[in-house]
Amino acid sequence: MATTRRPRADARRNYERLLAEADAAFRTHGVDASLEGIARAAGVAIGTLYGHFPSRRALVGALLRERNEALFERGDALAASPGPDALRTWVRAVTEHAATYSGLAALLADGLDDEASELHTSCLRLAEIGDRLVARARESGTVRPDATGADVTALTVAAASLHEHLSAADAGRLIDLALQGLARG
Amino acid sequence: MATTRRPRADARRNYERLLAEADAAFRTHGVDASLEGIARAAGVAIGTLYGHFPSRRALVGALLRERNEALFERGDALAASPGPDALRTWVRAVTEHAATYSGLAALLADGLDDEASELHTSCLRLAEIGDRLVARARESGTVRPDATGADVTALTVAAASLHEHLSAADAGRLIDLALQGLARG
DNA sequence: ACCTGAACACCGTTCAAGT
DNA sequence: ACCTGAACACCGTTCAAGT
Repeated sequence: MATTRRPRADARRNYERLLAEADAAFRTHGVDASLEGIARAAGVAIGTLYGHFPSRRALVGALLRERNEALFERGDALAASPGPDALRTWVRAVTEHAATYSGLAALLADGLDDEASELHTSCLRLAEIGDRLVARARESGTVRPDATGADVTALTVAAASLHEHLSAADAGRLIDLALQGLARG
Repeated sequence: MATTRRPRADARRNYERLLAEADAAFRTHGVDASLEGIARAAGVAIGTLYGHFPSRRALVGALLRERNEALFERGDALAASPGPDALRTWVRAVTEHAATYSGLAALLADGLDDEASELHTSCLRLAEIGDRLVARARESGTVRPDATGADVTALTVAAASLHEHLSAADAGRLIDLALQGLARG
């Protein structure tokens, strides 16, 4: 029994074009870029966009799929063999990921609690990696004993947001301060 | 020579009504609330709103005027006779101020660098108070010697943003971590 | 099975015409 | 001096009709 049918050729082409144009638009104008503009650029009617992607977040989620996998692998590797800078490295990695599109950090922060968000499951994986990193760091004593996974998750989400609103220097400095607070015995 | 004339009675009334309705709308829907809705609620045409307030930020700025004065006085007092928790108190005060309208934190962060923003001068005062607080704290040794005013300003703006995207517990905890990092010798 | 595009309900902003 | 509201240029979202 074939539960998945291969899509019609034009449908597949429209899907790909929409993804490509959405990526370009989100990079230029952030995640709030006009959906009508994306459909126009892809050469399809607006209804076609909605047929493939029922919401803006679904579109963002589809675009992030591969990028997410790379990030998760990086996190798994860090958690498996943590060095002294594992936490800092992880926070930087998530920050760079969020910098893909402006406005993405806010979407991730919301997706953490909102089960209806298409980004929710990937946010949970980010949180889970944070949990494991902090547990390891606690064992090896590089982090204060009362540090929690929530601390790390909050810090990564915060770091991503900060890079949108503060200068890179200010944001980086602030994150270092928080990391040092976390390191304190 | 009278450089300022007293405004027409209806103009003054419209001005007040617009302010009142804008405050209500911003509290309910955040700083991105519909300007047309505000004009409608105030019982004036949309052109009247633009006549009094050329931009959304001008409207926000006008609403914040008094509130700002109270905040600045608080900051001046803290800088004049700083206690051990002066920094933490100040960060909390700015955070609560930014919580007046959702989206205000982002507006403040942008206003810090954007000279064209109607919020720019008040942002500069916030930064200046941060400078003085950190200078005092450095003298009394409650803060690491390389701490700067930029650290404190970044922290306050960040704290305000965090409260919009993170739970109060996570945000508070993160700010405490950064403050502890700042306190370290 | 998929696509189209008109239809609906909203916006922000400007500016000629009124009082 | 101030106000009005039509005009313009945009949105997001749905859905009947087509192929």
